[in-house]
Amino acid sequence: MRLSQLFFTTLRDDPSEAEMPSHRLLLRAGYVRQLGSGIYSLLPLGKRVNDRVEQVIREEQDRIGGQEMEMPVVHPADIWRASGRFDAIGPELTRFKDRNGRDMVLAMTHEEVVGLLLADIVKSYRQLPVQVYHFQTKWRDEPRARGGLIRVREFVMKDAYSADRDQAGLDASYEAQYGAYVRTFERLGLDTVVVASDVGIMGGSQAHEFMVLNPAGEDVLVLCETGHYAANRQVAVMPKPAAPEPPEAPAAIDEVATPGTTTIATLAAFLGVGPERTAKAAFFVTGDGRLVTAIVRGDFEVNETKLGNAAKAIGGIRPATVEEIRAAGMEPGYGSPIGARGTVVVIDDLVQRSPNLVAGANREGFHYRNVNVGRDYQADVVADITNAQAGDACPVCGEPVTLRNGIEVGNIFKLGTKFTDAAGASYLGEDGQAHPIVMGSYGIGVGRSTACIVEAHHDDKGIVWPAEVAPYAAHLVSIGNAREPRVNEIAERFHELASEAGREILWDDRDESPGVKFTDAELLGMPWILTVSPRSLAAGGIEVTERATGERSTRPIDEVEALLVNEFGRAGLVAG
RNA sequence: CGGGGCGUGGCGCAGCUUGGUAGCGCGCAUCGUUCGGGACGAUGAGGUCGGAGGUUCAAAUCCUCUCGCCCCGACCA
Repeated sequence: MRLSQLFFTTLRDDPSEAEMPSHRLLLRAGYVRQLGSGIYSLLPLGKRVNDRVEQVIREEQDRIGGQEMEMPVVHPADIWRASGRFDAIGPELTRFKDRNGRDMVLAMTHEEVVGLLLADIVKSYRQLPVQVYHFQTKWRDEPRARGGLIRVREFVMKDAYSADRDQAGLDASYEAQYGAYVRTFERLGLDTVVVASDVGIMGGSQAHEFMVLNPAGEDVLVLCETGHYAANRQVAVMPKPAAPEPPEAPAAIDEVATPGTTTIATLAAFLGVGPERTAKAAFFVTGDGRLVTAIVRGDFEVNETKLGNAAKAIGGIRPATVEEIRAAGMEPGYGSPIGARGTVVVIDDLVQRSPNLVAGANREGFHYRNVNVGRDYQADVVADITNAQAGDACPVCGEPVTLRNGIEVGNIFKLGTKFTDAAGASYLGEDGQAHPIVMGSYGIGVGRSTACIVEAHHDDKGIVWPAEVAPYAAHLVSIGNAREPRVNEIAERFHELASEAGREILWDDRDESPGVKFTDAELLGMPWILTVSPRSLAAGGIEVTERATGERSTRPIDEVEALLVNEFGRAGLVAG
């Protein structure tokens, strides 16, 4: 490809809206352009990278027997009603009506469609197991896009679906996908950490997320440095202190004035006790409109994912407003379930075995001492609802865990029969009886993976593509091609040779100064930069520079020709 | 949705406080010189100052509404 003809432009200045390196570089180097919040166009260079990332994913899906297909972006709302997600999912699911007034949705994912297809096609156990996948646009009207391609509203996901006869079959399919993901991300040049995760809107029994560590990541990971334990903080369960030994007898409840102590820190300081002697109350409202009061010990934080699960919240939870809290007879800052009404009380398991805590008196400026669950108030649900904290003991080895931020590039879910039940997808087993098909689903964000690759592979000059995903194998810089026939002739031959070998290179044939060409070559990030110039010819040939290391050598012309035809043609070294 | 910020030529920005009819750098076009690390000179093109309404003799500038984008939070695969 001749750079003079390429539909792109580089930017000398950093775009003001781009904060993450991947966003900044992909914009500056002319790979992507933004159309709206969380909506991006892929320019030709970006499209080539995208295709190469997809190809890696495709090969690894095919390797485990996945069959590529394609499902629609627009779905009749009925199928989402049948699975229950039409009502369970909030405004991030875009709904609209077609011209006949029929309710439609833009697909966020494709479990419903797969369920229907399975119901249609699979009749017998002989047709199972089977795995299908596609690369398809998803629309998720996220409340807030951010970080360039890291978190967008419209994106292409590889989503795969397994169908099995039973749980054991699902376990095997899940393992196969797990392995495919490990190989995929390794080939893409992404170091991933696999963590146990929440099942979220997918439901089901087990899920893992493939995470790339990044300070800008939106998920918090709980990691044991020795590798014993890795979980998303949404689900991480850490050992908690045992009940005091010998048991502490409940003491008489006692109201105390505690002016100006709306936080645990100020309260504990005011009373001269540790935060572990206090009960923290947090208030939420579920998607189905119930007020939930969460009680954790003062030295812990509420984990909203766990709380939502414990409260069996439909449509998630959000913090309650002051009005909602007061309507239930509680006082923000001095709140507790004591005397409250109309609220679901969820207490952390540690609170249940912690006697004589300080808790709110539901009166501004007052708390109670010696509050005890069961005597002073009742819990509707007792569950682990706290966040893991840095330094907590690893549940396996006891060493302190660390918290790291991560970006989720892939996930795998054991779905079970939720979607096949909804779709009526069953098969006749060897026993002649109908059985529900057991499903799994497996996603990889293509654009997000690309952005993470740039995050991991760049320097102060630009992108440094891993060969496997580089849009072109090499970037040919010809200096003085406009006035040196010999230079132009060689460059042109290289360009043609590579093209004929089915492996295009990028040739900067523009009449630009050397500085501009080198700067752009480094910004664009091809793995190899070939320089042909009067100087290189005088030195005996072509200058070959490895982008990643900066290592440079001058090689004879015929050797470079061979490289173009053969060496760069090795798997992983050229654009497909 | 809450908090904060920003919309002025393709990109980056100044001008706004104190109203007087738009400017800088880069980029772009043409010509000449230059040619191994974002060249130089000359000439030139390009802007409904996000949009609507209002105040005023006069609005990029003041007021109201509105749209969009970014960041933090909330939320989320």
